Amino acid sequence: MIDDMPTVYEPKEVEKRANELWISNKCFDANPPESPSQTDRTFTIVIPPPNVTAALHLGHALNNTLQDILIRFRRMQQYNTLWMPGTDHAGIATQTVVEKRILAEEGKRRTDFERDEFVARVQAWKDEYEAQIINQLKLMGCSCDWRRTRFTMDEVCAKAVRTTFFKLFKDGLIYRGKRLVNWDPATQTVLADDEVEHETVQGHFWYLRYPLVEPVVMKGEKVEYLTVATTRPETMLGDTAVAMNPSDPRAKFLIGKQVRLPLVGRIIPIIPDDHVVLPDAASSDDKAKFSTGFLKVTPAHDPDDWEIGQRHNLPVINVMAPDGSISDQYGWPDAQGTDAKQFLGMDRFEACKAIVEWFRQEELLEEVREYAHEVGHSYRSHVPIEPYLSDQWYIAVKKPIEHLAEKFDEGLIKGTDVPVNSLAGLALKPLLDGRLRFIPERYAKTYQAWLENLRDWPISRQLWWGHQIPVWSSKNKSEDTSQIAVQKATGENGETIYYVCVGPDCEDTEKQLEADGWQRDLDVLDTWFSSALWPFSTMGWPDDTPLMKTYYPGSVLCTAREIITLWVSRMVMMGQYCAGDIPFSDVFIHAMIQDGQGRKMSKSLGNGIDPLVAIDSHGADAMRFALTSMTTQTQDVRMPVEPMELPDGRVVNTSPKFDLGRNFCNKLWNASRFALGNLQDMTVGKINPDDLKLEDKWILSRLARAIETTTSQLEEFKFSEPINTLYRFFWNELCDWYLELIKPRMRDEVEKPLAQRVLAYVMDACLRLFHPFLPFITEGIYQQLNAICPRRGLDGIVKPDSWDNLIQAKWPEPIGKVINEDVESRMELVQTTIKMIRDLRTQYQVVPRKALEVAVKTNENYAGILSEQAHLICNLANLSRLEAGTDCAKPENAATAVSEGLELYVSGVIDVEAEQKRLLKKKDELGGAIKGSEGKLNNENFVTKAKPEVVQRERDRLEQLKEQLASVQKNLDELIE
RNA sequence: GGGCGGUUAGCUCAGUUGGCUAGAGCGCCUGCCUUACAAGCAGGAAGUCACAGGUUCAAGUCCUGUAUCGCCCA
Repeated sequence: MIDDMPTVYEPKEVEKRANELWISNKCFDANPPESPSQTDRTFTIVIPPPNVTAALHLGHALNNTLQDILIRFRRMQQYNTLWMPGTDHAGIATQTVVEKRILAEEGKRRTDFERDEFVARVQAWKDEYEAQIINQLKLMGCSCDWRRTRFTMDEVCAKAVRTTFFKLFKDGLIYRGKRLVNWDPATQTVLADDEVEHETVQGHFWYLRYPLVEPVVMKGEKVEYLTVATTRPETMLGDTAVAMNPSDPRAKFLIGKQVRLPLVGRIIPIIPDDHVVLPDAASSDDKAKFSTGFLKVTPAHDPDDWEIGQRHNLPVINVMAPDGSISDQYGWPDAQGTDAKQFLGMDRFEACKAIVEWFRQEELLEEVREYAHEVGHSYRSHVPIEPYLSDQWYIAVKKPIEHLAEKFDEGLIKGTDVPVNSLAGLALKPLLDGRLRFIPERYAKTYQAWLENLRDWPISRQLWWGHQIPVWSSKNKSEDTSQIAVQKATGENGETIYYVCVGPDCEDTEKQLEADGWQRDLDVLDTWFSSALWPFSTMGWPDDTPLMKTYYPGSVLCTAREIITLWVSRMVMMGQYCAGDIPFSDVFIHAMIQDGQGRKMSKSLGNGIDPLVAIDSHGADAMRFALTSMTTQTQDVRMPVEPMELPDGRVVNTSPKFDLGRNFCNKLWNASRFALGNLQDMTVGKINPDDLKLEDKWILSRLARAIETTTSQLEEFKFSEPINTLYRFFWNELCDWYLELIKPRMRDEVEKPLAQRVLAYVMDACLRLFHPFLPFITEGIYQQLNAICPRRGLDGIVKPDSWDNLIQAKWPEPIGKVINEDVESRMELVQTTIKMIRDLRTQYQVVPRKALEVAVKTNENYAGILSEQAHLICNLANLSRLEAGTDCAKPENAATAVSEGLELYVSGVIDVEAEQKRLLKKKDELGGAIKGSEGKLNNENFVTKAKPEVVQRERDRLEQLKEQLASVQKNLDELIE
């Protein structure tokens, strides 16, 4: 068996075999029980569906590794587990990448295709990347129920979307609204607030002079114009007023007067509004510092101006086309026949320059000042957002939903303007009630603040890739039927428009409507609309499926913090609204992976790491190990990135962090080779606990502690802690000590069977404990162990159990009864002694193969233990003789080491000078420690105020240190003699 | 502008409710191919815990402020 195992762990074959084993045994499948009962323990995770835009990156690898750890842990705890996999259509993102590719490869634009044709192209892209993503997840070891893989646009999810939309429409929560939206002129679609990224931009304030229609005399001076400051001069074409603060001393001369808008010639009023910041050159507030006191008001192109326009009933003049170019075709009636005509067709940046230049020529440009300010950019195309007037569908998030008042109560949530039975309220209340929990806790704040300040959510997107909005419109009223919901609205010219929404599975109704001249809305729904339904759309909602019955509500959502507002909140909202309960009770937020310099990993920086590269070079388990051990409670983790050349000459990114995992897997592999080699002829039988040797009792005691801490740490969503606990136990206790200690017993036929049974049990337990973290290698070794010694366990101490596959094996039971502090301290004494001897060996450069003679002068208790365990010490420190006693004589020419309660002599290695140096150093150390300790104890405050046990501990310590110092001094004196 | 987080060894990070001389991995130094493992074994060096105050018998840990880096939200 051991001959089949190479001396270096080779992950590829092991990973392939384990995956085949799990799939053929249907180990990932979640099966709802025939007749669900209250006592069934279920554990459900729905994957945060990765975008089909691109293959998975290392952040996904982290995200999914953690989910897999949780799922495997609970599966081994014998929960009925479901990990629901799938992907997200990512509307704008996917459409954009496909458009880009088609343009680059074929020189065609979206509009060169029929809609169906284009959507088919995106679909093809989706198929390709979905397959790639699923494959990546499988290679990472993710134990999802692949049979149930969903896609946010597949039939099942589409039905949930149609049903939800219909329900919202019928409840009056969906409405058509005209207002300023975040418009992305590049992709030509509206974006939700949270799809806008704010970036600081080095821009300018331009000071433009607007002539007064009639000059005004102020304090004896004739004023012919006023100066407005603006960062966006091109929007002046759409100005419909100039506003000033009513408390401005100049207001009384100017309010009610008019200015003639340059270029356009439009006569616009000067209006009072508190929003205008009074100028103050000395102010630290940039707004006051740069203000002239006069604000040009462009309701169609600025959110604040929009508000001012609403307050003063100003006309709204839109001077731009959807692509961001200056145009008089979208609500600008007075452009023709003016100087402004020359700017038509220019894009907004070009127009900005040209208009500034015009003002300069006309001597109306007073000043230009540098100004750094925040500008919203599209998270997708990265161009500056244009506040743009447009008709969109909205969801009312703070509107009370009457029929939910009974179930969820009504009225405002205390301290907010959020009705408890509004969509926002449905998401907020469970958090306040403690039913919804964030880990780490601090993220609850983000969630809460977002919901409390939530504005209505625009859900229509001007895209082709997505769920097309199921609303038909007509100016003729239609018959009301059960599958359609009707709304009325007033159109541009005062006419009445009817909107009908059609529920799912009503193709006939749809056909009939279209035959009657009704037109379906061309827009699609925001991607998040379908993502919000993911925790239950994937389970077949609105149908009452066995999956819904068994696995909803789910257990955990595991994601990154940037997703809290985007997803988590909407999932909770819709889970409550549609499925009547929160979709998960725990939200685990993990860190974001950055490169070695603390930058986000990104394609454009070229600092990303491909999980498949890591799996290929180090193995999936090694990658998982690295990612897991990095997952502490911090919000960012750094992963130094290094280039690596592949055999085929390509240079790719990797990280030295993966070495740690690879090295550990190799250790695990080799320790297993050792174990398997020594378990070949193992016999089974009952164990008498009294027969166990010190090292057996010790390793069991240590194992028991490892089981306890690992289990509780995992239950608390800790990841680096349990893997570190196990790492230290396995490497530093099991391998460094126990395996070495039992080697002689393995060569002794009498002593062998007991050591074998303990070893087999401990290895078995380790494999189980490591399995959630390192599924492949542990399963591989477990199969070998099963082949060699199928029955292992400490019959008589721990009830044995056996399993065909590790993935299904029971999580180790706590074995607190074998925790033994006395055993641990006795073993510690043995270890200390061995370390002291090894230290002396190195100090005196005695080669390991030379056996030494050692005498230890110590107290009676210690002497007894050391004598009893002399064989262990002789073995690991390579001694030919060990003598321990209370009056042990110091041999001639012996090197000395002193430790707590011990004085240790190694014969025949002395070098007087070196020995003196060593002892003096030790003396210094002890002196320092004693001084510190005495300082504390001489401080009356310490003795009286500190806890008595702390004081006592300090006294004992000082006593010990003094004893040691005396020993050192004595040996020093002897040396000088 | 509001909120959150980080700053501990050359690098990446741990450090529970304050309490022995602050830890790990990598890297570095010394010695070992000791039949599980050189991706290893044994030993070692290495830290003004960002800075300044404060609370306390006692501060990496608690409080206040500053600097600096980063993230989220507006």
